[in-house]
Amino acid sequence: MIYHNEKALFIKIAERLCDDILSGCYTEGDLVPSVRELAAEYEVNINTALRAFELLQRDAILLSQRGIGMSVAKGARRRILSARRKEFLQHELPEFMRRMELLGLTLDDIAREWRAQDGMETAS
Amino acid sequence: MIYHNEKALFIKIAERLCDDILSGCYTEGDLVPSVRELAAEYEVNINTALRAFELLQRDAILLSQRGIGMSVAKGARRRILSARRKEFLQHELPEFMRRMELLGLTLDDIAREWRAQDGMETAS
DNA sequence: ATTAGTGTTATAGTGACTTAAGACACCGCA
DNA sequence: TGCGGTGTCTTAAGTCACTATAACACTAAT
Repeated sequence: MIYHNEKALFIKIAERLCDDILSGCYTEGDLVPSVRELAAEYEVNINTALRAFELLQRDAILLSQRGIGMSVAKGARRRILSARRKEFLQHELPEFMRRMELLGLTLDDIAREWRAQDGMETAS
Repeated sequence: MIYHNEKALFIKIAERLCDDILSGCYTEGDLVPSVRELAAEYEVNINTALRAFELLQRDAILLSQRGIGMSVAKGARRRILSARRKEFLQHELPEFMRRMELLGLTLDDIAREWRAQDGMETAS
């Protein structure tokens, strides 16, 4: 049943960068790691890292400055947050609930289970 | 931000069949639709439907009977449920919580939001 | 100017997935 | 026996994500 479900690598990298912007790791105007650094960090080809950047350029999350680097665009965080909220509420949440109900679970079960698991992890 | 995220077709079909077994659409011993019927239903090549079946054969969800069809194996439902529960708790739930927290949401927010949306849908 | 760091483009090759069309093996039934 | 329904296998082609190299264009610092 572990039919691995991987998205494309360059998409995962782009989402990871968005995560980092959301969580404040990079703020607007900051330079993100260079294509080559990113490729090394994720153990991936330069072209793959570049494609992640192209994606984020198209969505006006990153600005390309030749010879300098890629910087976080103005309003990037707000735009990511907005898009993520929409995606989350319209797709992820319904799919999550569907799978939950197929397993005969409720949100209360989940909350209980999560508190238990979370306690385990932080206790280690 | 809509970096389409598709899994392989044959995997989606296999998971869909598992959903149908979980929800009681097919019970143990039942014949599932033939390769060609399934291919037609999902508007997909026969080989793609066949690969979905191969996946489910390997996990002992379906039994192949040449000249007859594919039937749901004994214990298939229990096995699916068990694997799904494990996958859900170990991977989907943590990822869901991570994304939720990145958006500054809590499980209570989700529960509230879901009840509202659910009410909208069932009212239509 | 030189150098080292950026982003960018191009070409070629690999592997996974999908489609397409056809052929074969098996079962049940008339 | 023949027919039509099953599952299965083969071959060929095409797309896409990824890798591997290499080269080019620009900027900043020395």
